[in-house]
Amino acid sequence: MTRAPQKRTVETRRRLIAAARQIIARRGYSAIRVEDVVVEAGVAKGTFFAHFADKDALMELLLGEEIDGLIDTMMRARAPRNAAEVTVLLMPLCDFIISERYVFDLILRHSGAAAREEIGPIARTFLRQVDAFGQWFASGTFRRDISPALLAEGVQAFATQAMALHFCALHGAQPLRSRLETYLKAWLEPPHKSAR
Amino acid sequence: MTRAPQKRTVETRRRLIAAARQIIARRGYSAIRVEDVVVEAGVAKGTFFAHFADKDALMELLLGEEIDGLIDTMMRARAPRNAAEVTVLLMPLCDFIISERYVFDLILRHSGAAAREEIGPIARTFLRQVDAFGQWFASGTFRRDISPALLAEGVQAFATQAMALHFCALHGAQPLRSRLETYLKAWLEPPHKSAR
DNA sequence: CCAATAAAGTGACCATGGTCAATCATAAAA
DNA sequence: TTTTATGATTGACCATGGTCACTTTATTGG
Repeated sequence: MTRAPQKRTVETRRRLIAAARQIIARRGYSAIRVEDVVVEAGVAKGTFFAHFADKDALMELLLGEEIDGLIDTMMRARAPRNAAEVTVLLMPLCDFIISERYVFDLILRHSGAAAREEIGPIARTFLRQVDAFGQWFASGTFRRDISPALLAEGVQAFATQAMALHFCALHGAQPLRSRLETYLKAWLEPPHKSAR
Repeated sequence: MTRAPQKRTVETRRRLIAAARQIIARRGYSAIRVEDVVVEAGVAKGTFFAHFADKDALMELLLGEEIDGLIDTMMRARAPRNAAEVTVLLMPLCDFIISERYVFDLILRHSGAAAREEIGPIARTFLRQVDAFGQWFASGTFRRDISPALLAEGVQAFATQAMALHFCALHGAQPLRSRLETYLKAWLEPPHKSAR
C-alpha cells in the first residue's frame, strides 16, 4: 500500500521550490547552488535529493512551469496565418530560453525526454508545442503537403537552430528574430513553383 | 616576444592526448576522468589545465578530429542528388554523434561556438558542413528558391532534431534514418504544387 | 496508549572538475 | 659559464553535485 504523502513532505518540497525561486529571482538561474537552496529552505542537503532526483530535476520543474506559462499566452493569441506571424508569436518563448546560456543548455538537454522512461516537464512542453502548433498549421497559408505535426517538429528544429546560432560568436550579430523568420518562411511557405 | 614552444611542451601535450585516446578506446568518451588522463600521461593535474582550458576543450579536440574525418569521407563520395541520398551520406556522422549520450550533449553544447570569441574545433566542423552541403545543393533536384547555405543550415537543424528525438523515450522506436529522411524530403524537395 | 513499521530528514563523506602560489626547467643574455 | 627571464609543472586545495548509513518523526495495528 502506498501511503498518502505526509503534510510535512509537501511543506518541505514547497520550501525547497520557494527557496530556489527566490535565488533565481535575485541572481538568475545559473547562480543556483544546491547548497544555497537547502540553506535558504532550512533543510539538510540530503533532503534535497530525497525530493528531486538531481539538481536538473528541480530546474526542469521550474523551467517547465515558466515555459508552460509562455505557451499558454502564445495559444491564447489568435492563430497565426503565415510564417511571419508564427515568428512573432514564438519570440517571447525564444527570448526566455536564450535569456541565459545555462537555461538554453538545460532545456536543450531535456527537450527529448533525456533518455529516461518517463517524460520530464521540459520534454512535455515540447510535446505540447507540437500539439499546439499542429492546430495553427491545419489552416492558414501554410504548406499542406505534409502533416501539421511534421510542420510543428520542423518549427522546433528551426527555433532551436536559430537560438543556438544566437550564442555563436560568428552569427550573434544577426538578430534571432530575423533569422527565425527566414527559416520559417522557407519551411512553412515554400513557393509553389521552384525558381531561384 | 613569443618564444617557440619548448619540445617538452609538445611532448606533454602529445602524452595527454594519447592518454585520453587510450581511455576512450577502452571505455568510451563518457568514462573520461581528468584524473585518469593525467595519471595515464604521467603528469600532474595542473598540467592538464595548462594545456587545455577545461575538460571540454580536450573533448572538443578529439571529437573535432573524429567528425572532420567523417566529413572528409562524406565529401569524397559522389554528390547526392536527392534527399534520400543526402540522408544516406549523413548517417555515419549521425551514428557517431549518437553513439553516446555524452558525445551528443557535448557536440550540441559546442556546435555554436559556445559563446566564446574564437571558434572551437566542433563549431568549425559545423561551419565546414554548411560549406560542404552548399556545394551539393547547388545542383541536383533540390529546391532552388533559397540559397544553398540556408538549405544546409536547415539540414543541420533537422539532423539535430532527429538525433535529439532518437534519445527520447517516446520517439526512440522510429529509426533515426527514416525520421531524418522524412525531414529532409520535406525540406529539400517540397512539392511544386501544394496539395495534401 | 504503546509498540512496530514505514517515511522523512540528516550531515559526514565522496567524486570530480578546476585553481593557484610555489617550484623547477629552459634558453637567451652577459 | 653564470645569470636571468620566461615558460612549464606541480599538488594541495577548493567548489559543487551527489550518496548513504543512521536518526528522527509520523502512522497504524493491537
